Amino acid sequence: MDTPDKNRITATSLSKFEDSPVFNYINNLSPIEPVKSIHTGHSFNLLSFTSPSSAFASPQFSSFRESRFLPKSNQSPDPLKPEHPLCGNENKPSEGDSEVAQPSVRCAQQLECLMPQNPAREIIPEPLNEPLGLAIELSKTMKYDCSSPVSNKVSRDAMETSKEPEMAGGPSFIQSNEDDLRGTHQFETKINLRKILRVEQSEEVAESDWSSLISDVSDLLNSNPSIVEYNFEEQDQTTVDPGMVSFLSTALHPPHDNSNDLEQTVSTGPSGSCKQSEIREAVTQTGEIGELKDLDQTPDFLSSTLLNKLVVSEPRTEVDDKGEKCAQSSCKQLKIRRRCLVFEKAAGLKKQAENESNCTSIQLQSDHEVACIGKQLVPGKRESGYSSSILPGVGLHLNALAATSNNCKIVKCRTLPSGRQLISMTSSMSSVGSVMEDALQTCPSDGGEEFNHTDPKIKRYKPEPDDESKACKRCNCKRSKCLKLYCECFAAGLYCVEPCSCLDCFNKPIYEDTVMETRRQIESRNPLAFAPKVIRSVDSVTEYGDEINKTPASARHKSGCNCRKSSCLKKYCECFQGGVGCSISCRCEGCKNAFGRKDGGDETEDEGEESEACEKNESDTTLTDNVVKKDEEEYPDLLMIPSDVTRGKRSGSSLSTFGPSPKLSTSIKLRTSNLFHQPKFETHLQVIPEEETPKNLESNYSPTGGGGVHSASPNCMRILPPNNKTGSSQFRYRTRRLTLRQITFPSATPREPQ
DNA sequence: GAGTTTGAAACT
DNA sequence: CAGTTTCAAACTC
Repeated sequence: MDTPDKNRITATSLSKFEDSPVFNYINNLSPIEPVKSIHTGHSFNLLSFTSPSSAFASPQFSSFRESRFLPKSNQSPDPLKPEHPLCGNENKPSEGDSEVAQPSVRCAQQLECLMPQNPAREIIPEPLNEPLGLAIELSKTMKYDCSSPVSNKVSRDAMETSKEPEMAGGPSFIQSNEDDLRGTHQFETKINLRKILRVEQSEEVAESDWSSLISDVSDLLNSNPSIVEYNFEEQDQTTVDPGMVSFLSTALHPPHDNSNDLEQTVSTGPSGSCKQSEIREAVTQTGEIGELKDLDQTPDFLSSTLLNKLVVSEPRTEVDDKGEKCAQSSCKQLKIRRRCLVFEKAAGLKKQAENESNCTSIQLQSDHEVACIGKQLVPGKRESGYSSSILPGVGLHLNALAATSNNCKIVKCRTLPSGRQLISMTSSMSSVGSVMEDALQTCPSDGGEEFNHTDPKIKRYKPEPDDESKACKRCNCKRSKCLKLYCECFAAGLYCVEPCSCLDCFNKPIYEDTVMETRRQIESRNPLAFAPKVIRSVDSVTEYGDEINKTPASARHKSGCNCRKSSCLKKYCECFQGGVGCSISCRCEGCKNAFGRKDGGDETEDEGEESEACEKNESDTTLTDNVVKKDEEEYPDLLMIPSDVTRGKRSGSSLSTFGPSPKLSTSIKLRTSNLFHQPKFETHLQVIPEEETPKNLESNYSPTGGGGVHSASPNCMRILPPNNKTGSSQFRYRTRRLTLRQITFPSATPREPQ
């Protein structure tokens, strides 16, 4: 900022670039230029050298990622708050570095941002025309060069705060900037701004025209090689740099902080006036956005092809269409999901460090989860290898997500085929829909305290009462601290959330280490402790096909029940609760399990027995089946996979597996709720392809001695789309494969029960 | 909502 | 491995 330095630098730079017409132009324009150029170089250096790890506070990172793909960022009214270092400190190059990758699309905003942010400006009402302090320009330059997402956010915030040119939009803003900007910096800036403007316009006008947008962005990047370079470097760092790991770890240490940051970043939404309707729309998108974020986090993703970019950006477009609010609301949703991801990521990283073997299994799972979340949009994700870095520790909350979102797929599936159109909450999965609804409900208009930041628990969405067993578990543990299998949340691989009534709960992200350690201990005692309690045999699937739903006999509880008084006709009985018949492994007395008695009675036989439970179950089953079919009819678009595959799989899945369509779900919930216990027992697994099914699985997991283990860890269950809507059948297929692999390679990781 | 029943999980 | 205790969900009122 010092003039002397400037001069010095100027001389140097001039000597180097005298020939450059640009420099000449700059020189003519203003003396500041040289400094700027130098500064720019400096900034880049910093960027290149700065490791993302320490330099980037978790918040930045998160913000960066989010901002990149989240449309909301634009609209997020809320100031980024302290979390944005840039806002607070312009000088920090590291910030910019971390965010450099961000597309320059928001450059204009960034510029605006700079204006308000700059303390100098605050002091000086008219910063632009003033000599302004070099600091301002420098900061601008840096930001611009870096195109840091943070800056973007800041700009947004600033814009919102100042509300100056409300939508003055790019043009006005640009003009003002042009006046202010003089010199090389200005020159380049103009070019970039123009490009940016084009990009923005393209976004606004042609949301659907992603290709154009991308091209613009790419052009912009191309125009500014330095930026591109930087991006790559940063990406690389992010991907490979251990700093990331440390960063994540660090973030984890103060999980709250991290989560908070994330939320804040995301939650820039409208000043708390989040409307449910809007939110719902956003929610639908949330899945995608979340994916995007996830992807975004993935370093490889950035470097990946334009196609990926398109995919990523897609959600954003949708958001744009819906409007700021939508975007904002979605932001909240994203926020939540993101938080979860981050947490898991960190956890995964830790674990990775600890145990490679675990990593392997975990990766698979995580990939799977990611894929699920990300749905099919980014199939290549896995290959990208980012998963390796990110997913290793898929944590509990992913499970929760998966659990809550069987839906994700449904929504996504619909979305894709429909051409990016948002699919409303209609997600067929009751659980999904319920989850979404719950989330919405829980999200206060003001900003959703529940999702709030301070509470890491937010991971889980508040389930509807009926769905609660499915989507999210709620426990009431008072003495176990939610660190024992007594706790359903813990047993299901979920963190306890606000809806839980537990006391002294340690099953929270904050206590991740404790949770993980406890899980390990439990698994050491019983490797299957976290495995699905209900196992289905492949054979049964093959044999029974669609009939599986009607033939619980094909599925068995992993360890059998010990019922003495309930006659296996109540939910006290895990077999019954899991919707499976009792088997030889059961020690139950007076078994009357409607799904199949221990003595060999099949559910078929049992049906004849008309116990209340039995009837109930049957009705549920039938109902479910109907629901599934109905869903297909109603949402044909959801069925992306060939009927064969889909049906086979679907049929494979148990009753619980398929959630009722949104429409039906409501009416059905009451009746079905009893039967659909998926959360507790995974019954959907049957359809794993034989070839894929590891043989060891059978030996290891079939309590009945019958088939291989289809069930995956609780996590997997949740991940898998319960929907029969095979829209994601393909995906599901892949998921199953992963599950199997996981099973094949048992990991010490808590997540990997198998 | 409080109290009871039940069976899994944990402990010995 | 068996017996006992602890625990929290499921159930009842």
